[in-house]
Amino acid sequence: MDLPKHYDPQAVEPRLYARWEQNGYFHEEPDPARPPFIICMPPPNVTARAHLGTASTFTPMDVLTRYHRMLGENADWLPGVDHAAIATEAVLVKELAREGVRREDLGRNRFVERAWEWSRTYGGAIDAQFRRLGFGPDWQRSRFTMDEGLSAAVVRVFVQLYREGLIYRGTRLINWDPGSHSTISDAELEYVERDGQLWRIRYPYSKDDSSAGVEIATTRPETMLADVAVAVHPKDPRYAGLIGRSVWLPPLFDRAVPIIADEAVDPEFGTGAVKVTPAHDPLDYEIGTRNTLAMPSVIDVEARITGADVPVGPYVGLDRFDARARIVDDLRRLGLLIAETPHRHAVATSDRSGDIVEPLLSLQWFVKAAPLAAPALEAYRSGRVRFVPERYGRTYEQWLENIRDWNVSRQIWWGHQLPVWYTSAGDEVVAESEQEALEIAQRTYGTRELTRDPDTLDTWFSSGIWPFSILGWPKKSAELRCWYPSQAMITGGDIIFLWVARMVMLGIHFMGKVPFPDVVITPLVFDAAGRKMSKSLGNAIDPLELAERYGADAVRFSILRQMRLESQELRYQESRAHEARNFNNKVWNATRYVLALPEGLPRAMTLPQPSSLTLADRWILTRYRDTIVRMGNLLDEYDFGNAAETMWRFIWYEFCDWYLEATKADVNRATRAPVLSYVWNGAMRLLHPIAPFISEEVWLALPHDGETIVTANWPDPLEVPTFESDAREFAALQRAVERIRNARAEMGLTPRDHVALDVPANVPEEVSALLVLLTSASIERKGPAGESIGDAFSQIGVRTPHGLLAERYRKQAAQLRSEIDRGEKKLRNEAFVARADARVVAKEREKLEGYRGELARVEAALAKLKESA
RNA sequence: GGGCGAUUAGCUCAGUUGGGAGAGCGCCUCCCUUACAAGGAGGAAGUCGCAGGUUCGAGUCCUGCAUCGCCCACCA
Repeated sequence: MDLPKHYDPQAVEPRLYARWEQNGYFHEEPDPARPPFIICMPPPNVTARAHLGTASTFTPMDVLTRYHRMLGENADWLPGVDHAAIATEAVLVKELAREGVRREDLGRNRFVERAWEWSRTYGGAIDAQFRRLGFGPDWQRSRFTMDEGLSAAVVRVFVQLYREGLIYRGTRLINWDPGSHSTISDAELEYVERDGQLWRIRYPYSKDDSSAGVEIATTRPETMLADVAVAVHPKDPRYAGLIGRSVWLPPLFDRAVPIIADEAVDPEFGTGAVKVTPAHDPLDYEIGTRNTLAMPSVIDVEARITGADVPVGPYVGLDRFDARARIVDDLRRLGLLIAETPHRHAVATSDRSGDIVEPLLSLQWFVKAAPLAAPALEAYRSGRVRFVPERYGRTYEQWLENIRDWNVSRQIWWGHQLPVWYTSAGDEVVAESEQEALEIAQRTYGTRELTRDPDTLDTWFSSGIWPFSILGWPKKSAELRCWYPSQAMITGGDIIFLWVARMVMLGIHFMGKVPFPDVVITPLVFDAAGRKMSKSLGNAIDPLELAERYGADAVRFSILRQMRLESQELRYQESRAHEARNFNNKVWNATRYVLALPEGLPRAMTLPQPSSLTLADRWILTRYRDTIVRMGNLLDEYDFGNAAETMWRFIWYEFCDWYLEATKADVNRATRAPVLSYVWNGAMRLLHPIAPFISEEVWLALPHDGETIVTANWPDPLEVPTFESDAREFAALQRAVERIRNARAEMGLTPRDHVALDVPANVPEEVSALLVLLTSASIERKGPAGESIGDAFSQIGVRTPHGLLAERYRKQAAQLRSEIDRGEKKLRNEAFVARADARVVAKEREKLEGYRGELARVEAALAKLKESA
């Protein structure tokens, strides 16, 4: 076999992936005879491209699916794509703008057609990227949130919730995103700290005398036009006498508003008096509702001043920010602007468009959240849904406790149109089809004149039913029976509210069961300097570029290796991929060594009789079995970082550095081929979920069973013989080797310069042979026998020139004396001896004895050295 | 304002139930030894953020503080 010296992932990865997919290794059919292992892929936006954060969230899903498939479970990773209503619409509107066309010019039908076309053309981009990274979801089952089946499920859910009274239409204060020209839900708000102004403004008692009045503080003077009251705290002594009086509303002075008392006012902030604008502020809306105040609007959907409800004078038609500037100027001129101070505050912005969100009163559709939230809370509190890391559960809990009704109607065209029709009289008809709507309208209202609601549903409405809609719900499919609920949900912490909580709520409501028992939250990706990775910062790393340079296995391995179970961040830099590439090369070259053994590898994977196994064989088998057990535990706990690290250490530092070297000794030659073949084959299977490509390439080159490692069996620890005491002996040998190498280096000898070793007589021949190999030393003389083998190991010594040796002994003696000193001090401490665990004390005594013995030996050696000098 | 996380070697991080401070990278020295220089061997390097407390004993438990970060929240 003639393999190149360097592993070339580019030559291997695409070839293997194509084979996997063609042979359908990722595909599964529901099989009630085996335990299911299902992961529903969080559907990436149709507009999305993979970045490092995507890679860090999706790689664990691939790892788990591959692991459970190898365990023989009915494992399937269900992929899909989200239509991403607002994001896609924004892309299209922009594209149209370049052609000089507005959405309205095109018309709804043609616009939606174009969105479909766009989705088909560009929507597959991330799938190709996933393939490049080695992800193996069941592509044959890929779904799109807008496809026929899912759309039908969405309609069914909407209609059922409506009929249960859990969806209603009403005028409420909603978040208006002027950028996307639509409402957005509370969960899509992002509060961004910005520098603004806080203006203190006097509302005079009399329209003719501006010198006396109540001073209020505001950051948004443009909303003054819609003020309906001034509110103070009921217990605020400054205003006690003023409650019930009224003040005139500047700058137009066309009406007076009352001074009212409300608990919500913070007397500490500003002047302790607040203007109340129910139509344009969430807190004011509450105050307005409590006090049954009028709710005029002065800002429209274009974020311009409108005079539809109240007079707005010269400000009509102005943009909200222009109006703000004009009003401030006018107040200043009127002498009513008392103060203007810089003020940093959190401004609600749309996390989609980035525009400042405008609270507006609007007639919209809402999901009644409380009845759905209660069971979702209970599911968490009873442990039927748990979070990893645990602390994210509290985030989920707090949100559900304070949940508000969910505004689900959007004023965009790309998405699921509401299954809602209106009669000319304004009666609403909710039905699964136009046909059904007409029948209901005829029956209930005696009309067949219906207009359909133009709004579409929030994207997260369809994502919320993802765990069962993709299984064919509402049809009673085999998939639904076998694969709901899934076994784990893996996603980013940023969508616990937007998505996870809603899946739990809707899953319980429609399926009667939580959609998944475990929610694994993956970390955010930062650069090495601790800055969030983002395009705008210019520190983003493209995982696909990394894959081109270092291979997909290296990308995956390096990401996983940086993951820490409890950490909310993952720091990454390109050098990590470089290291992982080196690791893969190590794997490759170890394979070259194994395949090039002159005696060849046995065809069958059977081990020699235990009695014929050498010390090194027994050690690596023992370590191999420990590694299998550990890997299983770590993957079961979602501890991907330690799992990756465990494979790294086992393969590089145990298998390659020690076992492989040991097989070069003559004493190991009889058994090495079967043991190498056995362990290396198993190691590749353990490695496969993490580095699917190289493990497959190597596994196929070794003696193996089956046509692919993808469906090979996960190693069974119970089938691996272990030899605990031999393993300990080998570990003692390792320490001896390290000691000798160290001594040699200190003497300034190169590996070619042979050193002479004093080896006690009772050190077995086999061990001596290993020693010689691992240290390129020769055994010149056998010293006196040690009491035990372990003792004998510690007595193996290097023959060294006098001066160097004396120096070394002195150093050693000094170190030992300090250890002895520490131990003695501890044992002189009566409290320690009396109160500490007896085993700890005994261990301490033992250590002290050991040190004393060693010191005696060293001192004797030193004395002898002096004598002979 | 509230909640949560982090702080250990120059960098990124381990340190399971309290009992002699660890790894990788980087750095320095030596070695192209017939799997691998994308490699091997060795080495230097830390007041475990600060201050208290509990304990025979604290990187580990408790309290406070500092710095960085994440999430939530109606200070207009």
